[in-house]
Amino acid sequence: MDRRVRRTRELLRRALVDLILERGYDRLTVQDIIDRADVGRSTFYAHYTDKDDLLLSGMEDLARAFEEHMERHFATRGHPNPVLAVFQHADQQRDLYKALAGKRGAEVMRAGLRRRIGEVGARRIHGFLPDQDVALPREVTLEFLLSALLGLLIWWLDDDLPYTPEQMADMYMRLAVPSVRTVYGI
Amino acid sequence: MDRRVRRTRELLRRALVDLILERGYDRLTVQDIIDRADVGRSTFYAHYTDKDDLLLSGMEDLARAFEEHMERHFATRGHPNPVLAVFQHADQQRDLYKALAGKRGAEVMRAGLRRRIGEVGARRIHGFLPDQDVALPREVTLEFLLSALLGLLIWWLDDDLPYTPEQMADMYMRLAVPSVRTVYGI
DNA sequence: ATTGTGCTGAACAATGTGTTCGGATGAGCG
DNA sequence: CGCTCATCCGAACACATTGTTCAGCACAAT
Repeated sequence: MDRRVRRTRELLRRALVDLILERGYDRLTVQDIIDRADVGRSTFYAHYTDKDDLLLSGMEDLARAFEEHMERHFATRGHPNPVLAVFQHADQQRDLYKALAGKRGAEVMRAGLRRRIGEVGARRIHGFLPDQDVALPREVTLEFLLSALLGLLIWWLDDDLPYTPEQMADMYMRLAVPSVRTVYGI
Repeated sequence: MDRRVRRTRELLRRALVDLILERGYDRLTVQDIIDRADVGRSTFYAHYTDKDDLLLSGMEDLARAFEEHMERHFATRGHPNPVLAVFQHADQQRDLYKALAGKRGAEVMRAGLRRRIGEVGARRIHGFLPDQDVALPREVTLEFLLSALLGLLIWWLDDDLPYTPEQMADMYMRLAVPSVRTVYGI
């Protein structure tokens, strides 16, 4: 008797995403969500403790998909580019990304996405940049690059800009690479 | 009979800032705020329609102060640097900035701050960058630079990093300028 | 001293939250 | 097929928060 459980959770998650895109996460009530999903009140609380809990479970799914996508990207490409991979993944799951990370989404989600992308970025950066302290601590550079990436990503999603993931990644690299090269003398 | 009004609003605003720094805006109730400010419930609603309304009024004050600071900066300095001015102003009003724009603050506020700083930035950028379309639309560059600036600013504030405003502005410029020069061939 | 503006605090309806429980349903298994 | 139990339903509940109203108090201004 598991099919019902999965069905219920799926209904709730879809209702949540739809409603976030329509009205924004903050203005939603549990009642709205279960009405849209056509699920009983007590059923909701049997599965999730909170509105936030439901949201978080959605994030976990997205995070898993993200990790898999990154692994595939690194395994497939001769010259992998994590930035491109991020834009491509967001493009594939546009609605989900918009609902969870966009301006109508919740702060927790943006923070979560930032952390995940940041981890990938940190690994890359530490491989590229010299260890010794120069004028610029690597932390600062990382924060700069990460903020710019997430800013561009969310802007691109929310405003439905016509650029392809490849164009976005290319523009980002052009704006990021020369300065970093200059600063670290590479 | 105006002194009482100003006093009440001041009490409420201070209580709000304190409580945001302690618990975060989302977890505050109107009751918390008026208890802390020691102000009657009906008095609160006589001044503000909402918790959000109180927050917005705080933002307007900050915005006014920000505009004044920018004007002073441009009037005083031979070689004005808006980025430096932003970091300096945030340093002067650290608690207010942290409460309104930091991670415990509200999304509305970050958006508002972003817009204001963005306007200043847009004016500068349009003066510097060539008009003709190159590979990179100015919009994209602006978004990149603005996101990076706000990201660094909020990170610096929230984590109480030991860098001075001058150091932050300098590091930002190093990370921003060379790429922009390269892209636009300046 | 009088006046009126602003503050108080209790009481109120309305809305949302999270829990509980008896009963309906249908998936899975023998 | 028929049994059984996990799952779902939905009404009812206590509780918290919101935003309004109003009668009465306090004090600034003149």
